[in-house]
Amino acid sequence: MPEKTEKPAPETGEATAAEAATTGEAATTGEDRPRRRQARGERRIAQLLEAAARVFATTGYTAASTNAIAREAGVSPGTLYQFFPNKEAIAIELGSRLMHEMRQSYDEVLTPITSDTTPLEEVIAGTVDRFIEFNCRHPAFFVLMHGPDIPGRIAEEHDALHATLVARVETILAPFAPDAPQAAVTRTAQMCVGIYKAGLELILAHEGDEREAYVQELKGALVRYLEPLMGTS
Amino acid sequence: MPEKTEKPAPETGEATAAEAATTGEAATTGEDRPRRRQARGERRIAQLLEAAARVFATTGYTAASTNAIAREAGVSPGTLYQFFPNKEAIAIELGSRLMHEMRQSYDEVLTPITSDTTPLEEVIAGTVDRFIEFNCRHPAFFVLMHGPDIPGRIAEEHDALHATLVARVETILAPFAPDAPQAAVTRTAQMCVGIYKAGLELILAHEGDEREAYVQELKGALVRYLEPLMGTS
DNA sequence: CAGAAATGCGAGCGATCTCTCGTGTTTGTC
DNA sequence: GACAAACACGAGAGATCGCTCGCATTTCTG
Repeated sequence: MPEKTEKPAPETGEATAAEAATTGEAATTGEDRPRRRQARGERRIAQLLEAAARVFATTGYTAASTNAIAREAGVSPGTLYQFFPNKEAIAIELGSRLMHEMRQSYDEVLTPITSDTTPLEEVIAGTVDRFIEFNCRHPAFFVLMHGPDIPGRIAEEHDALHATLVARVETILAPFAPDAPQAAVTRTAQMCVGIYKAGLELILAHEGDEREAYVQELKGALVRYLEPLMGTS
Repeated sequence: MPEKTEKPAPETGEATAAEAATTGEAATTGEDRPRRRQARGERRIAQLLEAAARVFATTGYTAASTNAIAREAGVSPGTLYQFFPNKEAIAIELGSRLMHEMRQSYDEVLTPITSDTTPLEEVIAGTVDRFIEFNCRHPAFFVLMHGPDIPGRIAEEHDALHATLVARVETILAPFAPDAPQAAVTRTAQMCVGIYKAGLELILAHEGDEREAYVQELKGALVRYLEPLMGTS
């Protein structure tokens, strides 16, 4: 009875492909390995990713051993490597899923705002609240995205996310500063993301009322930083 | 002829103790090991620390192997361990020396300002310029202080530095907000340091004119963040 | 039910890294 | 010159980690 502790794992059960990452081939026949029997496997993948998120969040990427992830998930190392070709693929898949989830609650807030002429203060407050809430619920996301010990592939994913983030902020900022050169807008957006990251670090390091106070402090910092753009729209 | 490539190493040649870090004992007879012959040894220590700074700056702490540091310094692994009990001690000593050097050029600017009633804008500009210049000259400092893959001891050193930094900023800010609660001043100081770190990261990632533009952007961000304190002094 | 494929285990291989040890060399002291 | 201590070397011991392999078990298909 190898199935030792079959947790319920009440996950959503999305059909995200977790394999076929290393070789990168198999483009001739679409999918040369149809991969049947995904019920149990999909459950194990979710289980392993949850365990990986916990281990990554507490020890960082490099210090997290694959054996520790397997142990945290309650499976053997061999089982882990049945679903992921290597350690990097675990982080990639986890980061990918988190990014996907974030992009959802992200577009949810940003889309109705960009076209409208909402006051900048509300845009800032809403965006910050959403992002803070997401990062508090998924501490592994911060580690994977802002951790400096990550190998090449994840760094690329992070750069991609960062680029889209800056681009989004740029489009939000652009109408407020129509006569500013493009480079200046980029710098401002980059600073905004940087200030947000700095505030997020402080927020994650505190609890309760103190955390809330830092949220307000971050909002104030962003509002005042963008103050010169306020009166021109 | 074991002395392969005896570099000139035109260092200052300060008398900083680099050993006696792990055990922590030997407090009975002051120094139980007088350690003669410091001419060549002191040179090797400086040589090894320079090499470590280069390796740390390029690969980070955990990814930096002691063999790589020894190779970069042009000595054998055994020689490295003649002067440092372990890898952590190298980072500690390097961080300690950098912190000492920074504290010099730091007090140099801050001391004559705190007692005076210099406008806040100048305080910010002067401090930022000094810190930026220091961090550009010693990229390893940023890696050691803000790297998340560092073991316990260096993290303590970093926390100590961070605490003194925040305390200093608090004392600078306090006269500008005499009727604010202590906790609020602390939060503001913490945010200042965070914003500075975020700006520093952007500045280090750019060159030439773009770098200068980000320096201005950082100064502006700090000035506007502290704007509410301007008129009360 | 029979065969195949997916899933599961865990010992252990190979690579890497930190740190040691035995030995040889340089330098200071008398 | 003689002795000792500091300095230097480099092979490798010891430990860890990513990952594999052979084999057992479960589940799907027909």
